Amino acid sequence: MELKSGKEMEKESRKMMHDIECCEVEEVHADKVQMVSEQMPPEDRLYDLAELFKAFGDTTRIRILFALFEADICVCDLAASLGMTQSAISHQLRLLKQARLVSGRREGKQIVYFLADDHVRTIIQQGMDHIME
Amino acid sequence: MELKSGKEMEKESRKMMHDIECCEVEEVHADKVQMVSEQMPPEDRLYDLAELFKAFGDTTRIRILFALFEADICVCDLAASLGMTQSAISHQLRLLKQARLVSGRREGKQIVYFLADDHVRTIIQQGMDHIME
DNA sequence: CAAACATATGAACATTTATTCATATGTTTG
DNA sequence: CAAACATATGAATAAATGTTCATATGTTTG
Repeated sequence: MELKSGKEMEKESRKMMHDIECCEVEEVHADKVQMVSEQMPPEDRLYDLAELFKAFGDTTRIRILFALFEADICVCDLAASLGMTQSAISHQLRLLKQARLVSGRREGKQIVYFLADDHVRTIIQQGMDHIME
Repeated sequence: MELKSGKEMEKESRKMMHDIECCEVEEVHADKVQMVSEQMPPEDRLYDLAELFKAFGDTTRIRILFALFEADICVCDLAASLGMTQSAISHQLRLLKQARLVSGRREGKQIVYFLADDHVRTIIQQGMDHIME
């Protein structure tokens, strides 16, 4: 239960004064601030996480993902389904691929896209649950 | 098992020719295209979903959410924790509040923010799982 | 191998977005 | 109630993003 890591002295010296004032001083609710930075994941993980959610954060890409819930589909069918340019779809597929949400396999002239793994479904399902609550 | 909704005639008339060509014609892999549009959620739901994920799609907001995993925190403590301007944090909190990911309650002079519900944790956890796979 | 086809990609443009600065709103305290 | 404080917000700016157009890459077919 006891994790003392050489911080007792500072803690001692500011005790009882840490939640009296706020934004005007450097040290605030020091305990919380410290706990937060201790638990915060490393920068690059936060970046990757934000990038991942960015991939879900666009109507066109969401629609592509919903389309791929139904079947593996080639680019031009996606374009036809969503009523959009082949180029637009292709650009968005590149982003989805980068986020490893979809992959493509070649079948003859065409490249057929499919969901890369099951997290896609889970995450979108959770999102649905949230907006429906 | 039989769901015939008055579409048998068209289906008959184009049978066997629907996966011969692709992008140059209007009708493509018509069966897939049709299934996709049947299963596609309504426009406003897709929009809401994309907006929700946009809220997760920024490092600053992700960091705010991680901070709030640890404790309910006021704006200035968040600013101190993340080493950012009070104004920047406040603007981002507004977006998180709009997406109903966080709420705030007033406590004296301060406004203490907290996670609005448990989907936040679940969604971020799934995101973590994905980027770690 | 040449022509047709399916997809990918670079550049340009319009839109959206995140942060900063200045200031407004609303609360507490002497 | 006036001064101090905590938060919110509008305007401005720089950066990121989505779509289009033109074209490149790579595959198939006659």
